[in-house]
Amino acid sequence: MRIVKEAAERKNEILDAAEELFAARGYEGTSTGDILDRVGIARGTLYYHFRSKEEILDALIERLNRTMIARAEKAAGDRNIPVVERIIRTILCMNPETGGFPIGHEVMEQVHKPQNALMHQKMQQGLLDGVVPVITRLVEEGNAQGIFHTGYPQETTEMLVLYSGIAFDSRLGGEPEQEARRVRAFIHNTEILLGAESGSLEAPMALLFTQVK
Amino acid sequence: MRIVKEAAERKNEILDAAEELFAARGYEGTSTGDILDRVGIARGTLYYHFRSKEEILDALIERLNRTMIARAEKAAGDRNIPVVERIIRTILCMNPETGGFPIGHEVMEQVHKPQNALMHQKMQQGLLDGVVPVITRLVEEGNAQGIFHTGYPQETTEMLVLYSGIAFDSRLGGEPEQEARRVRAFIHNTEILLGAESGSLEAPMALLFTQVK
DNA sequence: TCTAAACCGACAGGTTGTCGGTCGATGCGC
DNA sequence: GCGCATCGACCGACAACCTGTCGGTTTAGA
Repeated sequence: MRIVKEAAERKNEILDAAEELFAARGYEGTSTGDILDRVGIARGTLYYHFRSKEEILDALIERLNRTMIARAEKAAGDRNIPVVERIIRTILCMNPETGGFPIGHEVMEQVHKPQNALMHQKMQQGLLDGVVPVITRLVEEGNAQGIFHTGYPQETTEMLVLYSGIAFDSRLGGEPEQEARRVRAFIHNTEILLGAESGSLEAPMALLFTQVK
Repeated sequence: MRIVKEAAERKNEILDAAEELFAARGYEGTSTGDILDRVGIARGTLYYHFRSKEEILDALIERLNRTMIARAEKAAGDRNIPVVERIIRTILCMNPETGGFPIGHEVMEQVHKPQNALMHQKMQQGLLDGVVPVITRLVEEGNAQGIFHTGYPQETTEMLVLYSGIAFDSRLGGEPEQEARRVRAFIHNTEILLGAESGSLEAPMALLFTQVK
């Protein structure tokens, strides 16, 4: 049977299927045939809409990142909230556990398995490109308000974002003790790097954590 | 023609070939057939020595990491040199450009291309596992000497090592201006995080950079 | 001579991407 | 309202490749 749909709609169907399958079996573990079956289309159709399997991954990650960036920008833009808190909220946005993600956690589960290194790399790059500018602006705002004193806002933000990736990752550290230590170290070092007053991050951070978890 | 060799020797031959090929074409871009041809052995022989293609990659990375860790430990162990300088030297060890690597730069060139995400991930993990403990000890030594004041030696080291990966990477930043900024930010933030005296890292760092480049 | 480690290469099974051809909605002249 | 041309969406057989297996063979050495 043959069903014709608009290109954009079909593309989204394919991405939906890819998202579920990648989440369940990982990128390498999913064949284009699996996607075909789930969407219910033929081989040629898939390659009519996407040039390659990797292009599907790229499109999917872009879609995921778009929603995440939107959240981050919303969190960052609320001018009623103090800057410190906005920074924390924005950083938490990146993390599926603490960010209340609309997308399945399973994707993130998979992302760290060795078979999905490509997925992981692309997502991380997307994070750096997308979230870093948002947070950098906040840091500069804090500088202007005189509550931060950072010589290198962008680079410092890069450092923090990069580390937050492993600090908030329960699938990595091994012992839970180590994980907790990383989070504490992250908060502490963030204060130091931003030149914020000692303890000024700790309190709102602790608050948000309990809210979120 | 049939040539029999000791297992260890053959294994090394295979790793040599894999190293050259991965360096030239990347991991995904190299087929086991390519390795077979280069070593001059048959399919079965390869799989007699290694269980899978990925196991070849693992063994190769372990071999590379071993030599790198050895260099790092040598740099870290020289008790005649002040701690600050040892830390810098050790960090530079990780970087192929600044570390005077025995292995080909080409491997590192490849490592950042999207096709080699797996290779990249495994190498980075090896770095974290291998070098972080070495540097952590140095940081603790600095703490004991009273020239550093770090609350979280290990986690701070993790942060620095992680960021050094992108700071010293000429293939990433795009504009050379940005790259230089990252290096400056790295030095600056290292001082701050370690609680070292302002400027105490800058001087030896600059010195080593000119020595190395 | 016997054994076991090292080696061989055909082969099964699975994967990605291509390509010529088909179908169906849409617009147009009539 | 009705044939008809057009083109985007779709199909599935197929080529090319790639990894890992397995039964069998060779060689070194006890």
